[in-house]
Amino acid sequence: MTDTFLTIGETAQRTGVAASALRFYETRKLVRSHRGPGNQRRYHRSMLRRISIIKVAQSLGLSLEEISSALETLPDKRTPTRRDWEKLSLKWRDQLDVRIARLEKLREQLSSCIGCGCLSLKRCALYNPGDRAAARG
Amino acid sequence: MTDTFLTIGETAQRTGVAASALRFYETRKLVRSHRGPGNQRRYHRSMLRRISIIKVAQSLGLSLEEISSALETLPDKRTPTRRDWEKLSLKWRDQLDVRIARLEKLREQLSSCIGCGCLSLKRCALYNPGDRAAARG
DNA sequence: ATAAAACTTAAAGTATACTTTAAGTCAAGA
DNA sequence: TCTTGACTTAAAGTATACTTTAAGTTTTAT
Repeated sequence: MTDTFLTIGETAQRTGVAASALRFYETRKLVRSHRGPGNQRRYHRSMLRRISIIKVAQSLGLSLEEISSALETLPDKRTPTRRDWEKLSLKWRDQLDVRIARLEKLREQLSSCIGCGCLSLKRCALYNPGDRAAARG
Repeated sequence: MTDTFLTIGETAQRTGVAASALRFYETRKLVRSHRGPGNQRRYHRSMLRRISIIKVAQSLGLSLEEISSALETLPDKRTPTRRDWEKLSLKWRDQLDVRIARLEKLREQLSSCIGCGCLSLKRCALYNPGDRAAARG
């Protein structure tokens, strides 16, 4: 193994992502690998960052499909630059803002629900199906 | 059907929860029903509130198992009172506080990540596996 | 040279939260 | 009375995100 390519085991260890998960991500086109001797996967160093970004995005609450879409905006030919990642981060921060705002609204509603004792279904904002749908997604 | 008992269809319509979901909830002991003519389910009016509470709790991000645990703290013999629901609401609001705080911390980290351009894996808080685990829950 | 560790694949398994299907029973209105 | 719609059950299907298993190959260390 040269300095720029890592085996699946090394990649797993460095990123904290299981080898089985890395193989799974490959089927979903979230990561890519080259093949070395004996058909074994070899990951380019730049994949480490990509994999970490995937985990970050998951912790933001994004599905693999959403993450996949986001990563598709990255350049295909060259290794992504700082600016490339920056664009993703900004977009995700906005999404995080939205999620936080939603939860805060929910908390507010829940607080008023405590006041009403959850005994008046029609009056309580939490029971409103429209609001519930908005809260979930 | 009397005034106090509803069929599964009526219950589904009033709560916005599919009949199939109501049956499923019953297998998970989240709701209970009596049997009417021809072995059909009849839901007591008080179940409407319980079902709505389940949906609210889901929108807070709780799993059915967590919801089930929470609902077990409710009185078994009598219909829950305002105080009973109030206790649940307070507990859930606290959990919501925790989730919001977690997301806010994540947003803060993501912001500083934008600053560093996600190019320094060791320095960036977002890449820290411990932090990531905490962020996910 | 040999044995252990690491790798390969496809397919099945796990968990959550339901929905759909199949085959049949029951209830309510014309 | 008859037909339609609502109901019943158990079992299988769906989606997400993986892990585990099985059977076999390759690499690495001694």
